[in-house]
Amino acid sequence: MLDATSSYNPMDLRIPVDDRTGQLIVPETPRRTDRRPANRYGNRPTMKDVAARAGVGLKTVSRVVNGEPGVTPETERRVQEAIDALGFRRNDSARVLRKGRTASIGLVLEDLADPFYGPLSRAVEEVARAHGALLINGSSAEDPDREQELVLALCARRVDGLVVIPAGDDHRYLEPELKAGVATVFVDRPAGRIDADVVLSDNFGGARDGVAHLIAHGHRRIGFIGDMPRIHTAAERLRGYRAAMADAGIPVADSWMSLGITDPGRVRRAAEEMLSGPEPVTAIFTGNNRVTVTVIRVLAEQSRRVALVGFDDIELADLLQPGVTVVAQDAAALGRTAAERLFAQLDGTLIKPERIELPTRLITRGSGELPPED
Amino acid sequence: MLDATSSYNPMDLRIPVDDRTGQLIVPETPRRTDRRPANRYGNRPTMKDVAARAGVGLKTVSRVVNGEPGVTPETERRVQEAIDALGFRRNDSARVLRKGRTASIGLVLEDLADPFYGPLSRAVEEVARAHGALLINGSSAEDPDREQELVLALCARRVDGLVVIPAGDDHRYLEPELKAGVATVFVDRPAGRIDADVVLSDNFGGARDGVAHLIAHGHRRIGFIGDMPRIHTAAERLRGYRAAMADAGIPVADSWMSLGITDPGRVRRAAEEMLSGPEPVTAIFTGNNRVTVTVIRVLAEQSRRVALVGFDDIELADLLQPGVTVVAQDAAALGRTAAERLFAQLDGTLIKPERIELPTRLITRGSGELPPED
DNA sequence: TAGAGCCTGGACAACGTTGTCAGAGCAAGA
DNA sequence: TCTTGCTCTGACAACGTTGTCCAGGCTCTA
Repeated sequence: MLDATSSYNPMDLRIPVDDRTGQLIVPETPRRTDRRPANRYGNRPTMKDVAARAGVGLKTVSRVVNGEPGVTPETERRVQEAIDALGFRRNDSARVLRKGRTASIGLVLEDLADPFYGPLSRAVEEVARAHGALLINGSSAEDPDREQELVLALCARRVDGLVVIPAGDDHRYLEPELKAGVATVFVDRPAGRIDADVVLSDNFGGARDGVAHLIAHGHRRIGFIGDMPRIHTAAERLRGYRAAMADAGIPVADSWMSLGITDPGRVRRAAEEMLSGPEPVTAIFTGNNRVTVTVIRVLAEQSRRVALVGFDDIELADLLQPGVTVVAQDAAALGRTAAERLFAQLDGTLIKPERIELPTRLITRGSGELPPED
Repeated sequence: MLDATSSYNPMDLRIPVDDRTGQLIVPETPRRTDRRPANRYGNRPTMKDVAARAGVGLKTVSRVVNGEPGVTPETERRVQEAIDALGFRRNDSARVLRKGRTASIGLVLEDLADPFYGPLSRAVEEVARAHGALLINGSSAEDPDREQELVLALCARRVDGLVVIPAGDDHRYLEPELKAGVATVFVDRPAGRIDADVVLSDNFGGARDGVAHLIAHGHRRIGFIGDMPRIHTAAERLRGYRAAMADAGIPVADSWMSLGITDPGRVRRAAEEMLSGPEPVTAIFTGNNRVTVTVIRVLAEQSRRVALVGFDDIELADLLQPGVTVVAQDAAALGRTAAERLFAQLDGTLIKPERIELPTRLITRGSGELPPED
């Protein structure tokens, strides 16, 4: 069974004896058709090796390893001894192949380095851990192709379930997977063109409340800087902005809105533009944490005070001067809810896909309560 | 391995139903020795199914799926058609079993939600991706037992390699794995009692330079608040603090140092203590990002100005009043270096374990340049 | 037209594990 | 003594894939 071409391998020094008859095994060579895959990293002992060493059958080892009943203490001891001596570790790949489930779930998000996704990912991990599953994750970098590539790679690994923060807007490629029973929950943004569970923050309501807060403090010329509207959250937050303005009867000038990728350069230019000109904005609502950080920098350079409310909380927001008022979403709750729903699907207690919306929370710290200043 | 707390038990699913007939399984089957693992989520097509549908042999499907040569375009078309029609996706578990490599690596860190580990994790992921591998990660929550449990679970999955930010200080449990060829790199802290690759920041030098910076600005009574000294980084930073003080000929009072878990409550008390009393410190050196954040809060409440240098950079540190001077380590570089070393091990180009130390960088922003104020 | 060589396709074993089932050993009861 | 029933153990097939090897058909050359 072990490749005779390998160099010194302690595990290979067993005397070639037929363990039933006790006879030496004759070099009959019954037509070797296969070669062990070259393994320059050394071979690991298998249950068969353990069984041989302990002088028991293969299945008995399996029983001991899995804590199944029906093994005498004495036999168990012998097997355990062999396991320890050989450093045996069960090969879960083979186990998975046999059992059909992998006890692992996949998480596809945008960027693990983004402070918003860290706690989300951790929350998913904790739930997975409570259910005995491991977490495989990958970053899509906001690229739909990469998202698909990742998701399909995870499916090829036969993860039991998927938590996806989608980058793309067409997820029909997941249809065979769903049909095959891969539990799937989308988070933060809904799936595109398929019917699937989704857990969201109340982006619309949060943004509307945040903007209404500014309006309540006397602002009328309020800017909005957000992400590309093809991203669901960005579109919803923009909708919230528009709704708040409409509710207050304030017509919105096009020059007050900036939508696009949220790299610092563009955001900075956008902020500076809406702060200059004949009718500059007196307040800005920012569409996500990265935008907020950039705008804080821009505002710090301005001579006059400009009010600010940001979507997403940011660390140290309370220590800035003024403190940054934000619409906070609970990233951990998003992750936890999604993961719990995933395992509910796997338990079979869930039938119909649902859309769950978590509330946001307005945290006032000063920047959103500044009065308009012309 | 891991314990399950709910009815979803990934490894123990069975429904006594014959999946071909849909009938409950009755113990009358004479010849059937095995039962297909119950799969209430429907069965996925296999290469065999694809082969049957395309009217070709099994291996031909394998060839098409893997882009191997030796298939006529016409045959390939037929196979591809069947694949699409059935929604076939290769089962990588089986592939792994056969090939011996999993194309996945494990990352065990302390807490994915910590802003320090996000970029590190992302960097590891990028390198893994470049090598065609997926990343499985888990958080140890600074618990040695949980670290071991995670590492062994990853080994059972037969990850090709491990990147570990150790929580414990005895890693002899990894010896069989190392011997079996699991590539392993430790990051941020060295392994305990085994010889393994490790990538570190220059914690000692960074802390020494940071404290020397405070000394250069006239401080003599300098406090140090750090993590438990059993954590290598904490011990090294403390050593750096002591070295800088010793170099300047300043004797260190015990009351200036506080070491222990870095929860906000303890840190706050520690800071307040060293700021009161007959001989209060005029400057504080903080041992990690979480400590720094808490201390910033405490200092904001003080009437006098206290200088501060923190280990680890923090977001928005430049926007606070004053800006926070920090000793920055490059988390992404740590992750990248470790991952690259891991794949070098897998390539077989690496023989001997090494210790790599990355430099830190002092970033002056104001808080570290405040003069002493009594 | 035969022979050599290439191209394509398929049969088969093997990877390491677990489910099934049957057999061995043994004690208690008829 | 012979069942009967129970406990413990091991042989065997199967999970879905890939490596090896062989067969058959084809082309090309002599």
